[in-house]
Amino acid sequence: MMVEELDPRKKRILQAIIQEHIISASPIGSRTLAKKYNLDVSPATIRNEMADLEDLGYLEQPHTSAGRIPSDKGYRYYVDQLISRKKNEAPGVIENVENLYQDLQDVQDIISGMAKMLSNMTHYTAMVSEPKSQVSRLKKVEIMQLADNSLLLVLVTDTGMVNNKIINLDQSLSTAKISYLNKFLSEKLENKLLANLDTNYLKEVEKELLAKVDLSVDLFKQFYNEFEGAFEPGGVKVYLGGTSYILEQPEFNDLEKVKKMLKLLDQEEMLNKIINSISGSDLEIKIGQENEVEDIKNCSLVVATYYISERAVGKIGVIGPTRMEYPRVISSVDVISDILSKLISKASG
Amino acid sequence: MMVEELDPRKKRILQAIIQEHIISASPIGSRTLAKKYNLDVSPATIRNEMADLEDLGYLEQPHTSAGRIPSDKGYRYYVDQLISRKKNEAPGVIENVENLYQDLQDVQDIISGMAKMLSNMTHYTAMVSEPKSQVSRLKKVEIMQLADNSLLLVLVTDTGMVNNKIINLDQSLSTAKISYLNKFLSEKLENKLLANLDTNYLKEVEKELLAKVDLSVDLFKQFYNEFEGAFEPGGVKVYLGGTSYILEQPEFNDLEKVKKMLKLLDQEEMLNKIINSISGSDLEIKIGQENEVEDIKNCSLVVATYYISERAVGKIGVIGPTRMEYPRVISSVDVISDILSKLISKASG
DNA sequence: TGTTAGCACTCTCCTTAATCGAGTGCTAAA
DNA sequence: TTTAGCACTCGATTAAGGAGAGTGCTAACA
Repeated sequence: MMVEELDPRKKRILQAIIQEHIISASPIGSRTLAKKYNLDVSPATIRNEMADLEDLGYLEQPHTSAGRIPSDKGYRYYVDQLISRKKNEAPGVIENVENLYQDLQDVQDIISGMAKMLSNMTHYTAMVSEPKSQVSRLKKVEIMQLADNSLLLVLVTDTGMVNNKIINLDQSLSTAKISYLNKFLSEKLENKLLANLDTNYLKEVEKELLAKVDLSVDLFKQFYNEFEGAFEPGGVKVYLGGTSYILEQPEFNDLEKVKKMLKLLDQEEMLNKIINSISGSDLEIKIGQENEVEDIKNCSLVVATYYISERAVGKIGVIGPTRMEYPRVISSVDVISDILSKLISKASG
Repeated sequence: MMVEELDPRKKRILQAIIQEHIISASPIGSRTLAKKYNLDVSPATIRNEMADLEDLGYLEQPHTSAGRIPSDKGYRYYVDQLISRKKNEAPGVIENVENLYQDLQDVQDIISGMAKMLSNMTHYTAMVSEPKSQVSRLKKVEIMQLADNSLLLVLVTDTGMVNNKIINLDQSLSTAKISYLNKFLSEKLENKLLANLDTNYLKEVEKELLAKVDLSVDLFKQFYNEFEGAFEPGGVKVYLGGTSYILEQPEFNDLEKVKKMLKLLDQEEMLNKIINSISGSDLEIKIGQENEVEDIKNCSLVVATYYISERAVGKIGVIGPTRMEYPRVISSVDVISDILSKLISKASG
């Protein structure tokens, strides 16, 4: 899609229409525009310009005798050319939020807390993906005995994610065996990239282990299952915040649309698809049709990447109608993703 | 509220009205009733009976010239007197579900699986509370070292719930100290009722510990926090399934009502209040006004208790409009709560 | 040549009125 | 005690008639 250079007056008019539409959620006419914004020209002139902007694809007309609304292309131009992406939220916000959450040390808690925070700030639905397992290393693996024939397997990654699973056995293991197992597994698995701990590697480890000590095969099968979950590329959990905010948007006045949207947000795979369709850039905006997922082609996404010690690990963002308060949302997402990176880096030590 | 004995014809008519209303979701008139059900009397007679039933409080009239709808009292009579609470679902269901889920060994997975299952069966929103910590014992407490100054605290209850928390310290602990700590904590805390592990007791343990070994006070403060969460009576997590089913109910055709309901289900405390307001009986039904929580006085709850090895630990149930398919829902809740008890007892071994 | 005033025209939204139909309560007869 | 008949009620649906906001076009103007 070509991006023409617009003359200054067209720019001003486009910007005014978009800002007005973001507030009012309805088509904007030439008279309203002339009255509210000091454009120093008459409504008739504005009408001519609006017709031009429509021809260029920046505006749309719901029906002949209505005002104009921005098209996806219009929003794109607005976001790229007409607003400044300044990071400076009201000063103090950063410190406040950081203080508020600084005693959270559980990565999962931090993530869901930030999802809530972001949705509260923006009044749109927030989504945060868990740290990707692909790029994380297994920091700790430990088995502990719960009862005669039940064990607890604990896995901790260097991104701070903790997984645990109860394993029931058909035989009981001696304390000695367990501590041997722990030592063995530590050696073989810890500090390895999760991506490398695939079935092949695990099979090898199993072979080696069984050669050294007499154990039920069952145990290892259960290991597989637990690891598999961490492998699936689309299997990362996505945290939501403020789901009900979408109900406040006038574009979801229709019950059918609400239904569709809520069903969408219920499906974890969908969320994964949505958030993973965002490329690796620092702060990415997808407007309407630009989205790959069919069902959100009338929505916009503002998504940032967050980091653990400079390593890109997850995404945090906001989903709302294309008529979104981009400047405010962008700066909120920016700020919160920074805070998330900071908190999560600290927590995963 | 008095429960009169109704004559057989009134019973039949009340039952017919309720059944018809459950299907159609709209007021039922005398003509419809006479046509669809073989009541062997004319509409006029039915009208007289309906007027009587309204006087007795079993029916209501939305406006003068409409049919009748059941009142809360009417539903109550229906549930108590007019339907049989038989447990026998289509045979085979139990086995199927059990097989489907039998390899789940994680208690949290089982719970959320059963919530989904129940909501799929009933097409209403399902809610399941986690096993109460009050009645559970701490089965295992263990600290493991993740890095120089970060530890992982793992708590496992005999109800199979696993909690973990990362603890960051300002000092590093030697391996010897950690293993001493583990032994000490095991002795002092394991096999105790969680309800008894209150601040007082923990303070004592702390004193004793500090007398024996030189440790940062900080560590124990973090312990408190983790335990506190398990203490709060209202702090049990509630799992939901099929939230979007409420959108399919015609009584939630109004966007405002949907909004209210979804906001309600977003608040964990509310869910706790709702599910905890149900007394300890085996299978309890709350109809409309019978509910204590204001915002669901137009809803009905069907809630059963589930058990771990014969010990009542949690609730599982369904929330929907008062116009609910009680017979089907009751038998579903009954069956699923049994299965949940069985699975969870096995998993927490 | 770009800008503006004026005007006829269009299309949605809101209100009002009219009609339809399901259902009731009452009366009187069987 | 039951039933047929009938006038009446009230919500829901449809139709019609502005009101209002906005446009595009033409012609005049700086």
